[in-house]
Order: sequence, then C-alpha cells, then structure tokens
Amino acid sequence: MNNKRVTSFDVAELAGVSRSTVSFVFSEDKQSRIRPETRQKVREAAEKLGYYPNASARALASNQSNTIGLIMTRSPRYIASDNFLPQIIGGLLDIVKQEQLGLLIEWVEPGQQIQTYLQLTRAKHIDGMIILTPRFDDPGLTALEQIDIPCVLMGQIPECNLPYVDIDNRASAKMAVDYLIELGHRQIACITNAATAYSSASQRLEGYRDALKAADIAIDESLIRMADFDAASGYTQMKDLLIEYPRFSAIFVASDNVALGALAAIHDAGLSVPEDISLVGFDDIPEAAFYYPKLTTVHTPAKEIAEESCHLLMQLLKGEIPYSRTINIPTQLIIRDSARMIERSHITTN
Amino acid sequence: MNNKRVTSFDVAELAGVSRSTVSFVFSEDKQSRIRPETRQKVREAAEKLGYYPNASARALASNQSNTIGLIMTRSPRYIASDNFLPQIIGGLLDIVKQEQLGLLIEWVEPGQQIQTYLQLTRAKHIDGMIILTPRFDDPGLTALEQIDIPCVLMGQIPECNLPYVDIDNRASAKMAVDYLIELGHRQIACITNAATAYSSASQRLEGYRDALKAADIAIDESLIRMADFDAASGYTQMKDLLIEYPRFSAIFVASDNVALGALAAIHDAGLSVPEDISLVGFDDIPEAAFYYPKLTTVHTPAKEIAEESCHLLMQLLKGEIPYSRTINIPTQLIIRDSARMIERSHITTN
DNA sequence: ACTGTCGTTTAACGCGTGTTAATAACCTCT
DNA sequence: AGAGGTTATTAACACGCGTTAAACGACAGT
Repeated sequence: MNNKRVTSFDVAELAGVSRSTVSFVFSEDKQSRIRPETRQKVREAAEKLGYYPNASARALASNQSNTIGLIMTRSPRYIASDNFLPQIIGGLLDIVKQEQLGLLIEWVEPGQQIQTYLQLTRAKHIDGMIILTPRFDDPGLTALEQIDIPCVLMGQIPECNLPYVDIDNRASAKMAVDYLIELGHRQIACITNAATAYSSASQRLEGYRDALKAADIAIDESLIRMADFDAASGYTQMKDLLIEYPRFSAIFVASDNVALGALAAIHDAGLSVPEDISLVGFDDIPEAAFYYPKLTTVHTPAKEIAEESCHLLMQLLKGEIPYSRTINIPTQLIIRDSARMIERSHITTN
Repeated sequence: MNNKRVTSFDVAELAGVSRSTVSFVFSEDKQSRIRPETRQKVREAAEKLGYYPNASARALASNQSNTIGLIMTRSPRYIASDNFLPQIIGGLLDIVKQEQLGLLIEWVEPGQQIQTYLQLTRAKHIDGMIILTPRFDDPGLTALEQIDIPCVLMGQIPECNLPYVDIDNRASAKMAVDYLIELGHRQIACITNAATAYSSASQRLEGYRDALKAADIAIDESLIRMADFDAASGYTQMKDLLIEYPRFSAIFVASDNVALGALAAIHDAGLSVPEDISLVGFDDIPEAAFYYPKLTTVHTPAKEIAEESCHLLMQLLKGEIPYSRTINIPTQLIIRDSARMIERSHITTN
C-alpha cells in the first residue's frame, strides 16, 4: 500500500515531536534523555507507519555498519564440500542475531587479499571481520596488522599478531597419533586436511611428527600425503597410499571430511577399518558419529570457536580491551570404532 | 598511515576535476560520458590515495545496497548439520563475486518472519533476497507477495506466487521409489528429510505415495517416519522403524544427511545395505559417493540451483522481466551401491 | 515576579555519494 | 569569424539519520 518510504521525519510528524527525538528513541543507549511518555508516543507512531530506520543512512551518519564479515579463504569449489562450515555459520548466526548485527559472507581470491580486506573495511561495508582458516601466504594479514582494523582469525598464523581463536592443532594431532601408538601401531601414515599453506594443515602435520618422534619412530615421508579439504581428495590420496606403499597398520587423517574419502578407498581395496587399518580423524563433524565405522576423532568445538570469535571481535569493535587477544579452545579425543589394538593378523593381511 | 578517510572529494582535487566527475568514473554504466584521459587521471588519483567509495553513502544516495540476502528458515542448531548448505553458499558466492554484490546471511525465527523480511528490505540492508527451504506456514511470504520486494524462493510453495527455483521434488521422489519397485521391492518404507511444514519434505513424501499408488501397493502409514534434517534424526527414526515394524525390504530416505544416520542404525542392528535393506537417498551431497555403501540417490544440482536463483533475483533487481518466474532444475537418479534387486534371502532375514 | 537550575526537546550541520539540469568547452560548417 | 551542435564537466540538491550545541520549559527558592 504505502509506497512512499517512511522516514523518521514522518514518524516525528505523527508523534508531534522533532526528528531528533525520534532518532534518540531509536538509539537505545541514551534512552534516559527522553521522557517515557514521549518515547511511547514515538514508538506507537513508528509502529503505525511501519517505520524501519534506514541502515545505510544510519551507517553513513554513525560511521558503523553494524555488520561483520566472514571471510573465506578457499574457492567456492572447496567451500561446497566443507562440512565444518555449517557449524561455524550456525554458531555465528546465533550470536550475531542476539547482538543485532548483520553477517556478510565473502570469498577472497588468492592474490586479491589486500585489496579485498581494504575494500571491505574502508568502504565500511563491514565494521570488522572474521577470517576463516587463514593462510600462511596471505599478504593481506600483515596489511591488517598495520592498519588498525578489527579482525579475528579463526586459526593461528605464527608470527602474526592479529587476535585469533583456535584450537591447539599441533597438540591435538599429537594426541590423536599418540593414541594410535598406544594401541600398538608403529607404522602410521598421515593424510593432511589441506595443503600446508593452511596453518591448520601444517600444524596438524607437525603434531603427527611430534608423536612419532616422541615414540622414537622414524618418520617415513612416503607415508605422508596432502589432501584438499574434501572426501574426493581423501579417496585419491588413500588409494595412492595403498597402491604405492601398503606398509602401515594405522593412519591419521587430519579431517573427517577427508577421512570419509579415505574410508571409501580402504573399503574399495577390500580392506576394512579397523580390522586391517586403524584410522583416527580430526574435527568430529556431526556426521562422524555415523560413518562406517564410527569415527574415532578429535573433537573440535566448532560452535564454541564461532562464538568466541564473534565475542572477541565484538569486544574489539566496542574498543574494549579483551581479556586476551588469543583464545585457545580445548579439544578432546572421541573414541569410537575406527581404531583398535594392532593384531598379528594385520601383518599377514598386508 | 593515512588515517584520514579518503573521499571522492580528495580524489577530485588530486585529479584536478570535480567530485561529480569522480562519481561518474566510478559508476561504470555511464562511462561514455567521460573522456578516456580524464578517466585515467581519476583512476590514478584514486589508486594513489587508496580511495574506496563508501558503501553506505552510495547505498543511501542510490537507494540500492548492492547486497542480497540469503534467508535461512531453520534454527542454527539445524543449520549446523546441513551438508547441503555449503554447496548453496559456494554457488552463491561464486556469482555474487562476479556481479560485485554482497551476500548477507540471516536466520529468521518462526513467528518473526514478516518483521524480519520487512526490516531487511525496508531498511535497505539488502536489495532482494533468496529464501532457502521456505515453509508452508510462513506468513511472511504472503506479505512479500503484496509488497513488491525482489525475492526468490529456493523451493516451491503451492499457492504462492513468488518466483522460485526448485527441483520437482515430487517427481524426483517418485523416480527414486519407482526404481526400488523396479528392483522388485514391494514393502518400502520412507523417512522424510524434515517435518512436512517444509515444502520439500511434503512434496517428496507425496512422490513416495505416488510411486506406490502407481504400482498398486497399499500405503502403510506405519512405514513412514519424519526426520529433522540431520543424521541423528535419521538414526533415531530408522532405529524405531526397525524395532517396531521390520517388514520392509527397502527404504526411501528423502535426504542423504538423514540417510547417513539411517545407514548407521541399520548397521547397528546387524543388518547390511543393500543385502538386507535397499536404500535410496536424496540430494546427492558430495559425500554420498563415499558413504558405505555408496549411496544410490537423486542428484540435486545444488550449484545450479544457487546460480539460477541468483540470476533470477538479479533480473528482478534490474527490473528486467525474466523469461520465467519459476525455474525447475532437472534431477537425475544416480545409481551406486545402496540398492539392489530383492532376494529370497531377505525374507528369511527379516 | 525574578533568577537559576535541571531535564527535554529542537535546529542545524555533517556523513559521502548519485544525479539532474545547467554551464563550459570544443568542433564543424557556412 | 560566428552560429549551431555536440560532448565534457560542474554546481547544487537529495538521500535519511546521528549528534552537538543551543533553546526551551518547568519548577523551586528568594
């Protein structure tokens, strides 16, 4: 019906007050300045007219957009098979809604990082951002350090001073591999979750190495493979591994997504888990408990990570000095069915 | 360094032209109005100063935000385990980036729909929106029909005239069940993907009924269960089904996510797929090809759906009249390993 | 009745850009 | 060289709201 746009002026007119008063009513913080009855009048008028404060005008005048950005560092092709993402988005949406903020999602191309980050923040599209799985080789990060833009990394980059929220990837991976060693395995392969340009991938790989070293097991580089986030890459890498070098009784796969593919490759090779090969995953995505066999894996509390990131970012936005600029979320090994004690039978099997 | 905000005025000054000229240069469509050399000068000045046009000011002046919204109808709890979502987001991000648009993600609570939709569009946070898996019982949709807001549904709602992009859920589900019937199955159970308030769920259930009717098989309501998007609900429903009513040789599970849980329940019951029970899924999420057994399922081209939705919305935004306001994307039955011809052995097994 | 005080309300300016209508520059042709 | 026509540029207003400083009104005390 009412095709005209409703502005605060209209509301003011109907309520019999000035436009400023309307503005005061709608900026909650200084409520004390307005008399309750006046505020009530304004609210009613706004309601009657169907008034919604214009976000752009507000952003322009106040110089804040009340929107934060979630920056993804992979291409849509890989985003599409990232089962960790929904958990992150779910967690963020929850908080962002409570806080009346908007959530903008963006994908940044390699090589475009600096420009994209600057564009997003300088243009005030967003007040601050959360960078999901940052990369070592991201030149934009140092740019962000210099300019003072509110920003939180989901994942840690060594020698980078930006605030971050992360798990201890290295220790968690070590915990997983330690478990395999405890079970008697000595020949343990590894498939990473991604290329080592991603900090989580290289850190998890380090954890794998740590565990072997601590147990005095020589590291066999040919037992290490790099996957690419998704099940398909896990399948490929596992298949290769089985063909080229079948001398291992256990494997640490640094992502449940990838592990699913690995499982399929093992099945296709006529072997089974954990009878022939023990497998420990990483992430504990919701589906991991339903894989066949149910995955023993490192639980990464995605929701908590999302929430902490969001809170940290909001503190930075408000100018509060956070208790700590770096937050580590504890992980936990979830023991299910995909790993077991090594058996003699294995040796004959392979 | 340059802590002052750079405005088009600064650029104009450096380039020795007026602010309007700068504005013309940055609004690509009317490029012809500016002499190439002038444009070049402006571009260089902008580059040197690190100028990024302010999004809010631009949105305010032009009355368009160059941002579209992706509206989710479920709670974060269910969003977190939606493996279809990454594909949608990946697809949208791809196009949105090409078109220089922003993508805002929002979750709408039941009961808040009208308010949320109005708020988002009237406040010009977004120019238009895509509503993911709309619900029958969403009163906001009729509101959207009346007011003229660019909007595309990902999923069809009967008696709703809003533009939509969808697959033919009913026919696709029938195709899946037809296949089971072809394989000789007569006692076929069904677990839906969600509550029937979601259009896709009720439509897929109808397709299941259609197939049985067409084959003159009586419909046994006790063989029908409703799941809730995720594997956990699939597990629960399947377990119930196996305990209460084990007289079926095949099952149609209207979502791969849910199917994963169902598979786990079947395994836990000591049965196997497809030896004891044949299963056909729906969606063909990327992981489906790696489940155990590899899922026979209906391929839903998520990326294409995302792209078409986005394109349709953009046409609406530009005021072009689209070739068609409703787009149906064809699906396809992907035959893998989870369904097979019925065997006599089955009868003894159950 | 007048002054002073405190708590409300308002006028007016600024945020940075898009865009129209008018001006200026330039070129061609007689 | 001047008129007419085309193109390049600019001045000025609009967009809707936040916010500061000033105006206003009520009220108490002398």
